[in-house]
Amino acid sequence: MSPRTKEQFEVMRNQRKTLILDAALHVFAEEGYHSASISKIAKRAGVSKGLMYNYFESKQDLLRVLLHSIIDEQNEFLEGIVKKGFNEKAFQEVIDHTVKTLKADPKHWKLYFLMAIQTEVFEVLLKEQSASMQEYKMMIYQYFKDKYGEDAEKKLHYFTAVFSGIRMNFVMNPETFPLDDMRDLLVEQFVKE
Amino acid sequence: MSPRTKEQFEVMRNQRKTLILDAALHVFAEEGYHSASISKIAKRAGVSKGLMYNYFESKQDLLRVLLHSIIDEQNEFLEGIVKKGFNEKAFQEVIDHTVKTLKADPKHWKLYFLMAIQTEVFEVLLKEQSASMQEYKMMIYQYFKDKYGEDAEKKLHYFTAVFSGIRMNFVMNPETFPLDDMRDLLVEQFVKE
Amino acid sequence: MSPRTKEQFEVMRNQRKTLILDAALHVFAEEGYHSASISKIAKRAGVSKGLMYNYFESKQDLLRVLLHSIIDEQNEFLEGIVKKGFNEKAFQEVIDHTVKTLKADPKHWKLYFLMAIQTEVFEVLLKEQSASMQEYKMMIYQYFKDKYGEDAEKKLHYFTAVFSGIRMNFVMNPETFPLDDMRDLLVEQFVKE
Amino acid sequence: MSPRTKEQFEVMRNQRKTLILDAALHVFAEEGYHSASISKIAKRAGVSKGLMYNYFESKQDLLRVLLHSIIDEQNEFLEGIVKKGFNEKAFQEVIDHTVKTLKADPKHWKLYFLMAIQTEVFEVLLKEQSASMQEYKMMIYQYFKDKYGEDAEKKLHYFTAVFSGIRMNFVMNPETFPLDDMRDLLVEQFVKE
DNA sequence: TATGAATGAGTTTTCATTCAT
DNA sequence: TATGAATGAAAACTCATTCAT
Repeated sequence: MSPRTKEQFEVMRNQRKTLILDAALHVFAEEGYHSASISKIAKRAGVSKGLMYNYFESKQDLLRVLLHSIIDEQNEFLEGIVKKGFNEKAFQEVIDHTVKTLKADPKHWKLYFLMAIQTEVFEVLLKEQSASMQEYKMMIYQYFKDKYGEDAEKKLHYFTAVFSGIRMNFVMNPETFPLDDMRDLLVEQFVKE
Repeated sequence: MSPRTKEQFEVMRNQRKTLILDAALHVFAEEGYHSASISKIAKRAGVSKGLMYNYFESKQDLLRVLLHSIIDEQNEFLEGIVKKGFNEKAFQEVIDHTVKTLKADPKHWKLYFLMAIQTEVFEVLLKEQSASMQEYKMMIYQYFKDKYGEDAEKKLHYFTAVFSGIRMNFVMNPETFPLDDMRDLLVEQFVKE
Repeated sequence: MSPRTKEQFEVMRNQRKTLILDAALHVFAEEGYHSASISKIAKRAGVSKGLMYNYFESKQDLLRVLLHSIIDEQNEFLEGIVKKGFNEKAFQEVIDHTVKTLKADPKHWKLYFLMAIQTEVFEVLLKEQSASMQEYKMMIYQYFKDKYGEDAEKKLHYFTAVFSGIRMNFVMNPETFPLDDMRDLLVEQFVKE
Repeated sequence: MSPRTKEQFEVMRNQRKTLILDAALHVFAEEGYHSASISKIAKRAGVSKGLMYNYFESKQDLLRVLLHSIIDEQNEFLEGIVKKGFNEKAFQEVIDHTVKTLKADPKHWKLYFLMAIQTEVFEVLLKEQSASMQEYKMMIYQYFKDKYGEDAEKKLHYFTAVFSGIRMNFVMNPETFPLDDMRDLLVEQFVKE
C-alpha cells in the first residue's frame, strides 16, 4: 500500500469528524443531551465508540463544538454589524440574517435553544460571551432609544421577547411555523413603524 | 405511648409531601429532569432517598405531580373561559390571568417550559390534552378571524410567538424581566388595536 | 375502661399471631419467600408493619414458625410410629397420615416443599433433624430389607421418589391431582405387593 | 497496534458468555433466582457488574438463556418423538433420553426444577409451551389408554408423579441418587409390565 | 400494644470513559 | 487509526427493620 499523504489523512479526519458531529447533532436534538448516549451517536455515525474519543475529548466537548459552530458564526456576524455601525438598515439585516440562518440549519438552532434553556450545561460554554455581543447590546439599546425615547427599555424587552418567541416556535416546528410571515410582521412592527 | 391518630399522620404526610415537592421543584428547575437525581432532591428536602418512594411512585410521578399543579389550574381556567364565550374581554382575561399566575409561581412555570421544550419527558404527560384546550384553540382562532380577516392565521402565529416569548423570558429571568410592561404592550397590540 | 385481664391479653395475642401467620402462609406460598414482602403480609393480615415485629423477630422467624408447625407435627407422628415399632400396618399408617395432612393443609405443605427445594433458606431450619427422624429412616430401611431382600436399597429409593413425587404434584395442584387414587396405587405397590 | 478482527472478537465474546452463563448457573442453582444477585454472579465469573449487561439484557434474560438451553433441547427431542409416532419403544426412549440428559447436566436441570416450582419467575418463560409438547401429552395419554384401559388416567398421573419424583430426587442429590436403578424400575413398571 | 413514617443497605441497571489489541 | 470489550461510578428503586409517638 502506498502510504497516504498528510493531506489525505487530514481530509479523512475532517470527513469523520463531520460525520460524527452530524450524528451527534441529530441525536442531541432529538433526545436531549442526557438521553443521548455516546453509543447511539457512534452507531448513527457508523464508527466505534472508542473512535469518538479520538476526535473529541468528551461528550461535553462534542456538545461544545456543535454549539460553537452556531455561536462563532453569530459572533462573526455581530462583529460585522458592530463595525458598520448600527442603524435601521443594520437592524433589518440582523432580522434577515437570523431568518436565513434559522432556515439554513434548524437542527443546530434547535439544539442551541434546548441547551440555552437548560442553564446547567450551557452556562459553562457561554461565560465567554464575546466582546461584540456586549457592543451589540449597547448599539441596539441606543437604536431603541433613538426610535422610542423613554419607552426604549420597554420596547427593547418586548422586541427581545417577540424575537426569541419567533425563533423558539420555529425551531420547535420548522415545517409548519411560517417564519417568513413572522419576519414581515416583525419588520413592520419594529423597523417601518 | 399511644400511637398517632390518623389525623396526625395525615398532617405529617402533607407537610412532608409539600417539603419534598418544594425541593423537587427547585432541583428540577435548576438542573433539568435528568440531572436532578432523587438523591439530590432527597438531600435538599432533608429526607432519605427511600422516603421519597413512600410519597411518590417514581421520579416521573414526582414530575407529574409538579406539572399537574400547573396544568390543572390552567385547564380549569380555560374551562371557565370556554363556558363564558370568547370575546375581547375574555382575551384580555387570558392575558391577565397568565400574568398573574406567572408572577405567583415563576418556578413552577419555569419547570413547565423546561419540560415542554424537552419533548421526550413531556409528551407522555400531556397526551391527555384537555378538551377545553381544544375548544379554546378554536375560539381564539375565531377571535383572530373576526378581528383580522384573512390575516388571521399570520396574526395568530405572531401572537403565539410573542406570548410564548414573553412567558419564556419572564420565567428565565423573573427578577429583571418587566412582565407588567410587557402585558401592557401586549394588550395594546392585540386587544385595543 | 376496665383493664383487660392477663388472660384476655393472651387470647388477643394468640388471635393476632394466628392472623399474621395465616396471612404470611398465603403470601409466602403464592409469591415465594423473597418476593413476599412484610408490607404485603401486614396488609393481608390487616395489621401494621410495626406490629409484626412485636410478634415475630424477623421475616426469617416468621417462616421458621410456619415451617415448624409442619415439622413438629411430623416429628410427633414419627415418634409415635417409632415407639410402636414398624411393620406393614405402620407403613400404611405413614401413607394414610401423609395423605390426611396433605389434604388438611395443602398451603402449608406447598410452602414446605417450596422451601425444602431452595436449600439456602431451609438448611438452617432443618439442621435440627429430629432423633425420631433418624430412627424412622432406620426402621423403614429395615422394612424394605425384610420385604425385598437385596433389592431393598433400590426399592427404598424408588419409594422415596414415588412418594415425594406424589406429594409434590399434589401440593402444586391440589384441586386436580387425584391424591386418593395415588394413595391406592401406592399401597398396592409397596404394601400389598 | 491494529485492532482485533471480527473473528477474534467473536471468539472472545463466546468465551466470556460461556464464563458468565456458567457462573450464573451455579449461583442460581445454589441460591435461587432472587438471592442470586448480579453482583455475586459477576464476582464468580470474575467480571464487572457492568459487563454482564454487555452480554445479557437483564437478570431475567440471563435466566431465560440458561433455561432455554434445557427447554429447546427437550422440545427438539419431543418433536422427534412426535414425528416417529408413539409406541412402547418411543416411551422407553423418552425415559432413556431423560436419564441421559439428567446425568449429562444435573446443574441445569436442578435450575430448571427450581424455577418450575417457583411459578412466578417461570410462568412468563413458559407461556410459549411448544406445540410438540401438546401433541406429546396427547400421545402419551393415548399410550396409557391402550395399555391400561379405564385405569389410564390414574396410571398416567401415577407415572407423572413417579417420573417427576425421580428427576427431582436426582437433581437434588446427583452424587448419591441411583438414577440408573430407578430407570430400570421405571421401565419394569411402565413398559414391560 | 399499635402505628406507619423513616432509614439505609442492597438491588438492578445505565453509560461515559478507558484500554488491550 | 480503529475496535469494542471492560470498568466503575452513579442512577432509580425496594424492603426489612427501627423508632417516635
